[in-house]
Amino acid sequence: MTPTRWIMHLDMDAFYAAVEQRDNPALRGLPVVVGAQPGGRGVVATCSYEARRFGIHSAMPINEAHRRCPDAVYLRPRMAHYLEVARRIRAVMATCTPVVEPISIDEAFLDVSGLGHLVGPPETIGRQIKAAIRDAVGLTASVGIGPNRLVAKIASDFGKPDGLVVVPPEQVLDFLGGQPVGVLRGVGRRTLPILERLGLRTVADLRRLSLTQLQAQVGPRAATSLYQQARGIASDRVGERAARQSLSKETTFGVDVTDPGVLRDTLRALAAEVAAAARQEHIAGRTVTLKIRFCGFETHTRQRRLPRHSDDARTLFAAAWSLYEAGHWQGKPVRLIGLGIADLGNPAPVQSDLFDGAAERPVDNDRERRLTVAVDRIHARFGVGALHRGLSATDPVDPGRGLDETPKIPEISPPEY
DNA sequence: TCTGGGGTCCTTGACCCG
DNA sequence: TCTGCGGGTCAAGGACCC
Repeated sequence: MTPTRWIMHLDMDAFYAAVEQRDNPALRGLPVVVGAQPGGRGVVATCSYEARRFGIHSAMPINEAHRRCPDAVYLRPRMAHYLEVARRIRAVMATCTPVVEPISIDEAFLDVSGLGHLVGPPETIGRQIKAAIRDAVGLTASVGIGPNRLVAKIASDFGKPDGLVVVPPEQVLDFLGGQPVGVLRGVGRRTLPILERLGLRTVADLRRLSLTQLQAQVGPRAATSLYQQARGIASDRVGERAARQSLSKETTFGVDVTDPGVLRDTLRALAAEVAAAARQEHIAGRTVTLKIRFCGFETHTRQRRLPRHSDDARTLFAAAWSLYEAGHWQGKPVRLIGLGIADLGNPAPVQSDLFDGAAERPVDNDRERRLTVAVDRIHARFGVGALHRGLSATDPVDPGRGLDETPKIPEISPPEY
Protein backbone atom coordinates (compact mmCIF):
# COMPACT_ATOMS: atom_id res chain seq x y z
CA MET A 1 0.00 0.00 0.00
CA THR A 2 1.30 3.43 -0.93
CA PRO A 3 2.01 5.54 2.15
CA THR A 4 -0.01 8.73 2.43
CA ARG A 5 1.70 11.76 1.00
CA TRP A 6 1.31 14.94 2.98
CA ILE A 7 1.58 18.11 0.95
CA MET A 8 1.54 21.44 2.76
CA HIS A 9 0.53 24.76 1.22
CA LEU A 10 1.73 27.75 3.19
CA ASP A 11 0.34 31.18 2.43
CA MET A 12 1.22 34.37 4.31
CA ASP A 13 -1.83 36.37 5.43
CA ALA A 14 -2.27 39.72 3.60
CA PHE A 15 1.49 39.68 3.20
CA TYR A 16 2.44 43.22 2.11
CA ALA A 17 -0.12 44.86 4.40
CA ALA A 18 0.90 42.64 7.31
CA VAL A 19 4.55 43.63 6.86
CA GLU A 20 3.58 47.31 6.91
CA GLN A 21 1.47 46.85 10.03
CA ARG A 22 4.27 44.93 11.71
CA ASP A 23 6.81 47.64 10.92
CA ASN A 24 4.57 50.52 11.94
CA PRO A 25 2.49 49.80 15.06
CA ALA A 26 0.38 52.90 14.37
CA LEU A 27 -1.12 51.02 11.40
CA ARG A 28 -2.28 48.04 13.45
CA GLY A 29 -6.03 47.73 13.57
CA LEU A 30 -6.42 50.19 10.68
CA PRO A 31 -7.51 49.44 7.12
CA VAL A 32 -4.26 49.38 5.13
CA VAL A 33 -4.21 49.18 1.34
CA VAL A 34 -0.95 48.46 -0.48
CA GLY A 35 -0.89 49.27 -4.18
CA ALA A 36 -1.41 52.33 -6.34
CA GLN A 37 -2.18 55.74 -4.94
CA PRO A 38 -5.82 56.89 -5.22
CA GLY A 39 -6.38 59.29 -8.06
CA GLY A 40 -4.14 57.48 -10.48
CA ARG A 41 -4.42 54.33 -12.52
CA GLY A 42 -3.77 51.11 -10.73
CA VAL A 43 -5.09 48.41 -8.48
CA VAL A 44 -4.89 47.04 -4.96
CA ALA A 45 -1.95 44.68 -4.54
CA THR A 46 -3.12 43.51 -1.15
CA CYS A 47 -4.93 44.93 1.86
CA SER A 48 -5.28 44.25 5.55
CA TYR A 49 -8.22 42.30 6.92
CA GLU A 50 -9.54 45.57 8.37
CA ALA A 51 -9.75 46.93 4.80
CA ARG A 52 -11.43 43.77 3.55
CA ARG A 53 -14.38 44.53 5.82
CA PHE A 54 -15.11 47.44 3.45
CA GLY A 55 -15.25 45.02 0.51
CA ILE A 56 -11.77 45.90 -0.69
CA HIS A 57 -9.77 43.07 -2.22
CA SER A 58 -6.71 42.39 -4.36
CA ALA A 59 -6.88 43.56 -7.99
CA MET A 60 -9.70 46.01 -7.24
CA PRO A 61 -9.20 49.37 -8.99
CA ILE A 62 -7.61 51.68 -6.47
CA ASN A 63 -10.19 54.41 -6.98
CA GLU A 64 -12.98 51.96 -6.23
CA ALA A 65 -11.15 50.99 -3.03
CA HIS A 66 -10.85 54.67 -2.15
CA ARG A 67 -14.56 55.19 -2.70
CA ARG A 68 -15.31 52.31 -0.35
CA CYS A 69 -12.90 53.41 2.31
CA PRO A 70 -11.45 56.92 1.91
CA ASP A 71 -9.98 56.79 5.42
CA ALA A 72 -7.82 53.74 4.77
CA VAL A 73 -4.05 54.13 4.75
CA TYR A 74 -2.83 53.87 1.14
CA LEU A 75 0.78 52.74 0.75
CA ARG A 76 3.03 52.06 -2.21
CA PRO A 77 4.61 48.60 -2.19
CA ARG A 78 8.17 48.26 -0.89
CA MET A 79 9.09 45.23 -2.93
CA ALA A 80 12.75 45.03 -1.92
CA HIS A 81 11.71 44.97 1.72
CA TYR A 82 9.04 42.31 1.17
CA LEU A 83 11.55 40.19 -0.74
CA GLU A 84 13.91 40.32 2.21
CA VAL A 85 11.13 39.20 4.58
CA ALA A 86 10.20 36.45 2.12
CA ARG A 87 13.82 35.29 2.05
CA ARG A 88 13.76 34.84 5.83
CA ILE A 89 10.48 32.93 5.64
CA ARG A 90 11.99 30.61 3.02
CA ALA A 91 14.93 29.99 5.32
CA VAL A 92 12.50 28.89 8.04
CA MET A 93 10.72 26.56 5.62
CA ALA A 94 14.04 25.07 4.57
CA THR A 95 14.74 24.05 8.17
CA CYS A 96 11.46 22.13 8.16
CA THR A 97 11.86 20.13 4.94
CA PRO A 98 14.27 20.22 2.01
CA VAL A 99 11.37 19.77 -0.41
CA VAL A 100 10.08 23.34 -0.78
CA GLU A 101 8.62 24.81 -3.96
CA PRO A 102 8.07 28.58 -3.80
CA ILE A 103 5.03 29.62 -5.81
CA SER A 104 5.22 33.36 -5.31
CA ILE A 105 6.68 35.83 -2.87
CA ASP A 106 4.27 34.81 -0.12
CA GLU A 107 3.36 31.17 -0.68
CA ALA A 108 4.96 27.79 -1.18
CA PHE A 109 4.29 24.10 -1.32
CA LEU A 110 6.20 21.79 1.02
CA ASP A 111 6.36 18.01 0.97
CA VAL A 112 6.18 16.97 4.62
CA SER A 113 5.46 13.29 3.98
CA GLY A 114 8.61 12.05 5.61
CA LEU A 115 8.37 14.10 8.79
CA GLY A 116 5.79 12.03 10.60
CA HIS A 117 8.17 9.92 12.65
CA LEU A 118 10.41 12.89 13.41
CA VAL A 119 7.90 15.57 14.32
CA GLY A 120 4.51 13.96 14.70
CA PRO A 121 1.18 14.12 12.86
CA PRO A 122 0.54 16.76 10.15
CA GLU A 123 -1.19 19.09 12.62
CA THR A 124 1.95 19.19 14.72
CA ILE A 125 4.13 19.88 11.70
CA GLY A 126 1.84 22.70 10.63
CA ARG A 127 1.70 24.22 14.07
CA GLN A 128 5.47 24.12 14.41
CA ILE A 129 6.18 25.81 11.11
CA LYS A 130 3.60 28.52 11.76
CA ALA A 131 5.19 29.20 15.14
CA ALA A 132 8.68 29.24 13.65
CA ILE A 133 7.62 31.82 11.05
CA ARG A 134 5.90 33.94 13.68
CA ASP A 135 9.08 33.85 15.81
CA ALA A 136 11.32 34.69 12.86
CA VAL A 137 9.39 37.51 11.18
CA GLY A 138 6.45 38.30 13.44
CA LEU A 139 3.82 37.43 10.82
CA THR A 140 1.04 34.87 10.58
CA ALA A 141 0.73 32.23 7.89
CA SER A 142 -2.14 30.01 6.90
CA VAL A 143 -1.36 26.37 6.34
CA GLY A 144 -3.29 23.69 4.50
CA ILE A 145 -2.20 20.06 4.51
CA GLY A 146 -3.61 17.30 2.36
CA PRO A 147 -2.69 14.38 0.14
CA ASN A 148 -2.04 16.58 -2.89
CA ARG A 149 -1.43 20.18 -3.98
CA LEU A 150 -5.04 20.95 -4.84
CA VAL A 151 -6.38 19.92 -1.46
CA ALA A 152 -3.54 21.63 0.41
CA LYS A 153 -4.11 24.90 -1.47
CA ILE A 154 -7.87 24.94 -0.93
CA ALA A 155 -7.37 23.99 2.72
CA SER A 156 -4.99 26.89 3.36
CA ASP A 157 -7.43 29.35 1.78
CA PHE A 158 -10.27 27.83 3.78
CA GLY A 159 -8.54 28.50 7.09
CA LYS A 160 -7.44 32.08 6.46
CA PRO A 161 -6.29 34.04 8.34
CA ASP A 162 -3.84 32.30 10.68
CA GLY A 163 -5.42 28.96 9.80
CA LEU A 164 -4.31 25.38 10.03
CA VAL A 165 -6.49 22.90 8.14
CA VAL A 166 -5.57 19.25 7.65
CA VAL A 167 -7.60 17.14 5.22
CA PRO A 168 -6.83 13.40 5.43
CA PRO A 169 -7.34 11.34 2.25
CA GLU A 170 -10.58 9.81 3.45
CA GLN A 171 -12.11 13.27 3.96
CA VAL A 172 -11.06 14.78 0.63
CA LEU A 173 -14.35 14.22 -1.20
CA ASP A 174 -16.44 15.61 1.66
CA PHE A 175 -14.15 18.60 2.11
CA LEU A 176 -14.08 19.49 -1.60
CA GLY A 177 -17.77 18.78 -2.07
CA GLY A 178 -18.78 21.64 0.16
CA GLN A 179 -16.51 24.19 -1.51
CA PRO A 180 -17.80 26.65 -4.13
CA VAL A 181 -16.72 25.75 -7.68
CA GLY A 182 -14.72 28.98 -7.79
CA VAL A 183 -12.01 27.45 -5.62
CA LEU A 184 -10.98 25.11 -8.46
CA ARG A 185 -8.04 26.06 -10.62
CA GLY A 186 -9.21 27.44 -13.95
CA VAL A 187 -12.58 28.70 -12.74
CA GLY A 188 -12.51 32.46 -13.04
CA ARG A 189 -14.41 35.38 -14.52
CA ARG A 190 -15.41 33.47 -17.63
CA THR A 191 -15.97 29.88 -16.52
CA LEU A 192 -17.78 30.64 -13.26
CA PRO A 193 -20.90 32.09 -14.94
CA ILE A 194 -21.06 29.08 -17.28
CA LEU A 195 -21.10 26.69 -14.34
CA GLU A 196 -23.53 28.84 -12.38
CA ARG A 197 -25.91 28.92 -15.33
CA LEU A 198 -25.99 25.13 -15.12
CA GLY A 199 -26.88 25.36 -11.46
CA LEU A 200 -23.44 24.13 -10.40
CA ARG A 201 -22.47 26.08 -7.31
CA THR A 202 -20.41 23.62 -5.32
CA VAL A 203 -17.80 21.04 -6.21
CA ALA A 204 -20.31 18.35 -5.24
CA ASP A 205 -22.72 19.82 -7.82
CA LEU A 206 -19.96 19.69 -10.42
CA ARG A 207 -19.45 15.99 -9.76
CA ARG A 208 -22.97 15.29 -11.06
CA LEU A 209 -21.83 16.07 -14.61
CA SER A 210 -20.18 13.45 -16.75
CA LEU A 211 -16.95 14.26 -18.48
CA THR A 212 -18.78 14.44 -21.82
CA GLN A 213 -21.35 16.89 -20.44
CA LEU A 214 -18.59 19.02 -19.00
CA GLN A 215 -16.66 18.98 -22.28
CA ALA A 216 -19.67 20.37 -24.09
CA GLN A 217 -19.70 23.35 -21.77
CA VAL A 218 -16.07 24.34 -21.23
CA GLY A 219 -14.01 22.49 -23.84
CA PRO A 220 -11.95 19.32 -23.61
CA ARG A 221 -8.96 20.53 -21.63
CA ALA A 222 -10.78 22.53 -19.02
CA ALA A 223 -13.36 19.76 -18.66
CA THR A 224 -10.74 17.13 -17.93
CA SER A 225 -9.09 19.40 -15.42
CA LEU A 226 -12.35 20.23 -13.62
CA TYR A 227 -13.52 16.62 -13.71
CA GLN A 228 -10.36 15.46 -11.98
CA GLN A 229 -10.18 18.32 -9.51
CA ALA A 230 -13.78 17.76 -8.43
CA ARG A 231 -12.78 14.21 -7.47
CA GLY A 232 -9.69 15.31 -5.62
CA ILE A 233 -7.33 14.06 -8.30
CA ALA A 234 -4.25 16.28 -8.51
CA SER A 235 -0.50 16.23 -8.45
CA ASP A 236 1.33 15.48 -5.23
CA ARG A 237 4.71 16.40 -6.64
CA VAL A 238 6.66 19.20 -4.99
CA GLY A 239 9.94 20.32 -6.41
CA GLU A 240 11.68 22.77 -8.63
CA ARG A 241 9.56 25.27 -10.46
CA ALA A 242 9.32 24.71 -14.20
CA ALA A 243 11.79 26.58 -16.35
CA ARG A 244 10.80 30.06 -17.45
CA GLN A 245 8.90 30.21 -20.74
CA SER A 246 8.91 33.93 -21.37
CA LEU A 247 10.12 37.23 -20.00
CA SER A 248 8.46 40.60 -20.44
CA LYS A 249 8.24 44.17 -19.22
CA GLU A 250 5.32 46.50 -19.69
CA THR A 251 4.18 49.85 -18.46
CA THR A 252 0.89 51.68 -18.21
CA PHE A 253 1.07 55.41 -18.87
CA GLY A 254 -0.47 57.78 -16.36
CA VAL A 255 -2.31 59.39 -19.26
CA ASP A 256 -2.78 57.85 -22.71
CA VAL A 257 0.07 58.67 -25.08
CA THR A 258 -0.11 59.50 -28.76
CA ASP A 259 3.38 60.96 -29.23
CA PRO A 260 5.33 58.33 -31.22
CA GLY A 261 8.54 59.67 -29.73
CA VAL A 262 7.40 58.81 -26.22
CA LEU A 263 6.26 55.37 -27.37
CA ARG A 264 9.54 54.78 -29.10
CA ASP A 265 11.60 55.85 -26.10
CA THR A 266 9.50 53.81 -23.72
CA LEU A 267 9.84 50.76 -25.92
CA ARG A 268 13.56 51.30 -26.09
CA ALA A 269 13.77 51.46 -22.29
CA LEU A 270 11.64 48.31 -21.98
CA ALA A 271 13.90 46.53 -24.48
CA ALA A 272 16.89 47.49 -22.36
CA GLU A 273 15.20 46.13 -19.25
CA VAL A 274 14.22 42.87 -20.93
CA ALA A 275 17.70 42.45 -22.41
CA ALA A 276 19.36 43.11 -19.06
CA ALA A 277 17.07 40.63 -17.30
CA ALA A 278 17.63 38.04 -20.00
CA ARG A 279 21.38 38.45 -19.80
CA GLN A 280 21.26 38.12 -16.04
CA GLU A 281 19.49 34.78 -16.44
CA HIS A 282 21.70 33.72 -19.36
CA ILE A 283 18.75 33.33 -21.67
CA ALA A 284 17.74 34.83 -25.00
CA GLY A 285 14.51 34.99 -26.94
CA ARG A 286 13.73 33.85 -30.45
CA THR A 287 10.27 35.44 -30.50
CA VAL A 288 9.68 39.11 -29.71
CA THR A 289 6.18 40.16 -28.65
CA LEU A 290 4.84 43.68 -28.70
CA LYS A 291 1.87 44.27 -26.43
CA ILE A 292 -0.18 47.38 -26.83
CA ARG A 293 -3.33 48.52 -25.07
CA PHE A 294 -5.43 51.45 -26.24
CA CYS A 295 -8.05 53.41 -24.40
CA GLY A 296 -11.09 51.27 -23.78
CA PHE A 297 -8.76 48.42 -22.81
CA GLU A 298 -8.54 47.25 -26.42
CA THR A 299 -5.44 45.05 -26.31
CA HIS A 300 -3.36 43.63 -29.13
CA THR A 301 -0.22 41.56 -29.34
CA ARG A 302 2.08 41.15 -32.30
CA GLN A 303 4.90 38.69 -32.57
CA ARG A 304 7.96 38.40 -34.71
CA ARG A 305 10.32 35.48 -34.93
CA LEU A 306 13.97 36.43 -35.06
CA PRO A 307 16.49 34.60 -37.24
CA ARG A 308 18.27 33.54 -34.04
CA HIS A 309 18.02 33.91 -30.29
CA SER A 310 18.87 37.33 -29.00
CA ASP A 311 19.40 39.14 -25.70
CA ASP A 312 20.43 42.34 -27.41
CA ALA A 313 18.39 45.41 -26.53
CA ARG A 314 18.74 47.00 -29.96
CA THR A 315 17.60 43.87 -31.71
CA LEU A 316 14.61 43.46 -29.41
CA PHE A 317 13.70 47.12 -29.74
CA ALA A 318 14.03 47.09 -33.52
CA ALA A 319 11.76 44.07 -33.79
CA ALA A 320 9.17 45.53 -31.45
CA TRP A 321 9.20 48.93 -33.10
CA SER A 322 8.78 47.38 -36.54
CA LEU A 323 5.75 45.52 -35.18
CA TYR A 324 4.30 48.77 -33.90
CA GLU A 325 4.83 50.48 -37.25
CA ALA A 326 3.30 47.54 -39.09
CA GLY A 327 0.22 47.75 -36.88
CA HIS A 328 -0.89 51.07 -38.41
CA TRP A 329 -1.89 52.33 -35.00
CA GLN A 330 -0.20 55.69 -35.33
CA GLY A 331 -2.23 58.39 -33.65
CA LYS A 332 -4.29 56.04 -31.47
CA PRO A 333 -3.95 56.91 -27.78
CA VAL A 334 -1.90 54.21 -26.08
CA ARG A 335 -2.58 53.23 -22.48
CA LEU A 336 0.01 50.47 -22.09
CA ILE A 337 2.97 49.25 -24.03
CA GLY A 338 5.04 46.16 -23.36
CA LEU A 339 7.78 44.05 -24.82
CA GLY A 340 8.49 40.39 -24.19
CA ILE A 341 10.58 37.52 -25.40
CA ALA A 342 9.59 33.88 -25.69
CA ASP A 343 10.81 30.69 -27.31
CA LEU A 344 13.77 30.95 -24.95
CA GLY A 345 17.17 29.42 -25.48
CA ASN A 346 20.79 30.15 -25.04
CA PRO A 347 22.10 33.49 -26.29
CA ALA A 348 23.69 33.26 -29.71
CA PRO A 349 27.48 33.59 -29.44
CA VAL A 350 27.48 36.52 -31.85
CA GLN A 351 24.66 39.03 -31.81
CA SER A 352 23.59 41.03 -34.77
CA ASP A 353 21.42 43.97 -35.58
CA LEU A 354 18.77 41.96 -37.26
CA PHE A 355 16.51 44.78 -38.15
CA ASP A 356 18.60 47.80 -38.87
CA GLY A 357 20.67 46.32 -41.62
CA ALA A 358 23.99 46.55 -39.83
CA ALA A 359 26.53 43.82 -40.23
CA GLU A 360 26.95 41.22 -37.53
CA ARG A 361 28.75 42.62 -34.55
CA PRO A 362 29.58 41.48 -31.03
CA VAL A 363 27.29 42.34 -28.12
CA ASP A 364 27.96 45.87 -27.02
CA ASN A 365 27.70 45.31 -23.30
CA ASP A 366 29.09 48.74 -22.62
CA ARG A 367 26.40 50.39 -24.70
CA GLU A 368 23.82 48.32 -22.86
CA ARG A 369 25.27 49.40 -19.55
CA ARG A 370 25.24 53.06 -20.60
CA LEU A 371 21.59 52.82 -21.57
CA THR A 372 20.70 51.20 -18.26
CA VAL A 373 22.71 53.82 -16.40
CA ALA A 374 20.87 56.51 -18.35
CA VAL A 375 17.51 55.10 -17.36
CA ASP A 376 18.65 54.94 -13.74
CA ARG A 377 19.87 58.55 -13.92
CA ILE A 378 16.53 59.71 -15.24
CA HIS A 379 14.78 57.85 -12.46
CA ALA A 380 17.17 59.20 -9.83
CA ARG A 381 16.82 62.77 -11.00
CA PHE A 382 13.16 62.98 -11.87
CA GLY A 383 11.68 59.99 -10.08
CA VAL A 384 10.64 56.57 -11.27
CA GLY A 385 8.08 57.12 -13.94
CA ALA A 386 9.83 60.11 -15.47
CA LEU A 387 10.27 58.13 -18.65
CA HIS A 388 6.58 57.48 -18.75
CA ARG A 389 5.79 61.09 -18.04
CA GLY A 390 7.27 61.72 -21.41
CA LEU A 391 10.92 62.29 -20.65
CA SER A 392 12.90 60.68 -23.38
CA ALA A 393 14.71 57.46 -22.53
CA THR A 394 17.02 58.65 -25.16
CA ASP A 395 20.11 56.83 -26.21
CA PRO A 396 22.93 58.32 -24.17
CA VAL A 397 25.33 57.94 -27.07
CA ASP A 398 23.21 60.40 -29.01
CA PRO A 399 24.65 63.81 -28.17
CA GLY A 400 21.74 65.58 -29.78
CA ARG A 401 19.41 64.55 -26.99
CA GLY A 402 21.73 64.57 -24.02
CA LEU A 403 20.65 63.89 -20.49
CA ASP A 404 22.11 67.09 -19.16
CA GLU A 405 19.68 69.23 -21.06
CA THR A 406 16.77 70.46 -19.05
CA PRO A 407 14.11 67.93 -19.90
CA LYS A 408 10.56 68.82 -20.63
CA ILE A 409 8.24 67.13 -18.14
CA PRO A 410 4.81 66.90 -19.74
CA GLU A 411 1.84 66.94 -17.45
CA ILE A 412 1.50 63.18 -17.49
CA SER A 413 1.34 61.52 -14.11
CA PRO A 414 3.69 58.65 -13.34
CA PRO A 415 2.40 55.14 -13.80
CA GLU A 416 0.77 53.79 -10.71
CA TYR A 417 1.86 50.57 -9.05
C1' DT B 1 -15.80 49.24 -10.58
C1' DC B 2 -12.92 50.54 -14.95
C1' DT B 3 -9.30 47.57 -14.49
C1' DG B 4 -0.98 46.81 -12.70
C1' DG B 5 2.61 43.73 -13.92
C1' DG B 6 4.42 39.39 -14.98
C1' DG B 7 3.61 35.09 -15.95
C1' DT B 8 1.39 30.16 -17.96
C1' DC B 9 -1.53 27.66 -20.73
C1' DC B 10 -5.25 26.94 -24.05
C1' DT B 11 -8.02 27.76 -28.22
C1' DT B 12 -8.65 29.25 -32.69
C1' DG B 13 -7.59 30.44 -37.26
C1' DA B 14 -4.44 31.12 -41.10
C1' DC B 15 -1.13 29.19 -43.77
C1' DC B 16 1.95 25.81 -45.72
C1' DC B 17 3.02 21.30 -47.20
C1' DG B 18 2.70 16.50 -48.53
C1' DT C 1 -3.95 21.04 -62.60
C1' DC C 2 -7.35 21.29 -59.13
C1' DT C 3 -9.40 19.99 -54.79
C1' DG C 4 -9.71 17.98 -50.31
C1' DC C 5 -7.63 16.64 -46.14
C1' DG C 6 -4.81 16.22 -42.18
C1' DG C 7 -0.83 17.65 -39.63
C1' DG C 8 2.49 21.03 -38.20
C1' DT C 9 3.68 25.69 -37.20
C1' DC C 10 2.87 30.27 -36.15
C1' DA C 11 0.26 34.24 -34.62
C1' DA C 12 -3.26 36.35 -31.94
C1' DG C 13 -6.34 36.55 -28.33
C1' DG C 14 -8.22 35.10 -24.08
C1' DA C 15 -8.66 32.99 -19.43
C1' DC C 16 -6.55 32.53 -15.39
C1' DC C 17 -3.20 32.98 -11.48
C1' DC C 18 -0.33 35.46 -7.98
